[in-house]
Amino acid sequence: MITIYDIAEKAGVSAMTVSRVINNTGRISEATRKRVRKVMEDLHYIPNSMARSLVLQKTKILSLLITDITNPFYTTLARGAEDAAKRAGYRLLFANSDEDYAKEKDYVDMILSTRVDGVLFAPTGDHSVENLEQLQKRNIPFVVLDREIPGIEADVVLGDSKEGARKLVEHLIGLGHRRIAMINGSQDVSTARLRYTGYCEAHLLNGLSVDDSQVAHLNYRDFHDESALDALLNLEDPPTAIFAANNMLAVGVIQSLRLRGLQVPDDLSVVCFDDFGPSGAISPFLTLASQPAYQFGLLGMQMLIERIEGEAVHENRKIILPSEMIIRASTQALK
Amino acid sequence: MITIYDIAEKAGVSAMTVSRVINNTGRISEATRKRVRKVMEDLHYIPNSMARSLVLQKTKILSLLITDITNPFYTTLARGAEDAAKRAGYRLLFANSDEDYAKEKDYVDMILSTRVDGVLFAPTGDHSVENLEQLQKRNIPFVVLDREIPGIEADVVLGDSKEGARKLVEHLIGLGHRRIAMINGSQDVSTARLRYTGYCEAHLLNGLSVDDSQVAHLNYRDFHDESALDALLNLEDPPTAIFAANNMLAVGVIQSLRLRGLQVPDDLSVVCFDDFGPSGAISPFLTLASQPAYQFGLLGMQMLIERIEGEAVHENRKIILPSEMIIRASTQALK
DNA sequence: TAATTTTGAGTTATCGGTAACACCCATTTT
DNA sequence: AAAATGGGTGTTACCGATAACTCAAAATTA
Repeated sequence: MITIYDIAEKAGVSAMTVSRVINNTGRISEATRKRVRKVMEDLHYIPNSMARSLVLQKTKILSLLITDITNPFYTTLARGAEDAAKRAGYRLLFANSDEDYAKEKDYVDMILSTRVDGVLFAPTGDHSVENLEQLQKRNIPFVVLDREIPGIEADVVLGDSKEGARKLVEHLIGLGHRRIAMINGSQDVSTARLRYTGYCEAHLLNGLSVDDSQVAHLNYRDFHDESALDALLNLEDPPTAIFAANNMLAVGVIQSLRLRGLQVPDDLSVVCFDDFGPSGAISPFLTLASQPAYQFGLLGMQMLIERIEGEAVHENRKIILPSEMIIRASTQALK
Repeated sequence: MITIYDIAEKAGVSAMTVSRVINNTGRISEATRKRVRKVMEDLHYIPNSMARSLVLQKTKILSLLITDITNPFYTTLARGAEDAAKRAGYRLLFANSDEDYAKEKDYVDMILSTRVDGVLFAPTGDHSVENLEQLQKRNIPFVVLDREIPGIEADVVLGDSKEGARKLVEHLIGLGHRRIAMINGSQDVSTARLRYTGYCEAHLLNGLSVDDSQVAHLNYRDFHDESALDALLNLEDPPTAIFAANNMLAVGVIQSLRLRGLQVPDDLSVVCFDDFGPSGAISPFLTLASQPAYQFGLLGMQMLIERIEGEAVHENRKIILPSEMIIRASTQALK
């Protein structure tokens, strides 16, 4: 590997002069500057960012921790984050917790050991508070994405889970549905709680009562446990519509319904949160509340970089991004 | 930040002893080992991987460079790569070139400056040869994914583009289609060339001739330029079926056809390469050649890690993974 | 012309670890 | 009893860069 010392020797200057040329600091005569530049190019010199990080105490690496890389919401978010990071000259260390607290913890350790300059953190749930406290304890700036964590004061970018849920459920009510089931994520996750609240509000605002036997609390990431759906369908008064709390759950619900010979929307209407990215465009089917995923990543990353580079330690900011209800073919009026 | 020197002082030993405890090297009495461990825990010590990397000349970071993070093929691949990397104790530095050579080059510079131990490299196309040569020049091990690069000798994981394409087109021929258009990626990309070859072979094997006016060479990533589709549809003999060379192109094709009031498969049949991941399961619609994306990432990463850790410099390996044709609703017999 | 300032460098210490070697003391061997 | 062995630990140098300081020569000023 070529170091500044190699450059220095070849150019007949000291290492410090080379360093100055690289960083455009100090005073260097145009002649030596040119000479050093030439040698650097000839030798295809690339600075060792480890060494630089060690002395500067910053790495120019940011970490993005998401909970499900197979979910288009998060990959779109990742693109937003990546674009903002790249623009500001940061590299991205990428991690995917799979909605798994243990994996999340492992990654936090990695992050700490890598001494990244900041973390864009989509937590798996409320218990992530411990991992976030690790970051706080070591003064690593972070911005929380998508899910609010009780007990953590930080910049945060959220969606309007309650409003979005209310609108979706009111859409179903408007179509005449009265028994609307909800397949929710874990109650450990703020968005799941808020979407449930929105679901309840929609009922109450329309003079309907909430029947908790119509509500199942599962996990956002997958829909392996079909017994919840079985239970719903075997109710005395089975639902005529289902609100899936996110896109992945909706996929599971629709697949399961299909296996049972039930058609959407003929037999049941289905709505959910979050769109499916480009690949969802093949057959835009689901009525859903679409969140601006790219903006989540972009704004979150911008806030993070401001935190890192800005001197003023301003108040914590909370950005709430609206969702847009898109009515498509998965819902229809109750017959 | 807490360093080994802090630990050493508190434990009444030298820094070297702390280092030995951390790495389980050398001889340490059980008593001091315990004492040092205790202090490390009390102080929540986490090693500085930058400092360690600097002296060890290795970072335990691998880089994964993909070309489209919004494509489920690559995100699934990423999960495979991540799983394999994590199992072997490596972190992943993640990069997304967006099928853009300039971005790819930027990321290669970042990779070089980060001194990663190896790169899992899905190239944008043949011109990536320069970027790969950069890695070779600096002795950074890499494995090439998905696309073969002429002039580069390396381990590589590929799909069976030719075979897959042939099967898809023969499926269409079997359904009676005779004018089959192809919307292809750039000819600068090996998979696009091979898929075209497969397309031609299917024709020739079935006594049909290839009409190159039915073939458009675009870009894998997006389908902004609709003039190619216009040209096809305005032919004297317009196609009755379209072979899109990958999933993203298929999305574009189907959207465009829909805008033009054409129905799939009633007006045209459509097939493509690569499935859509979990989100595609809502309405499994497209007949396609599904590639084992997770395996691409997993096997590629395993090979990479072997290269890095294994002493034997064995021959370059080329793994070709088969694709599976899945017949769904986007194709039907010619009326 | 002498004093002062500016310019363009070089020197040294340091970031947080680890390799290689040195060293002491308690056993064991001769 | 002297020599050899080896377990347990400390010292020193170094990885590749940069901050802070120093300093000589040139340019400017008095």
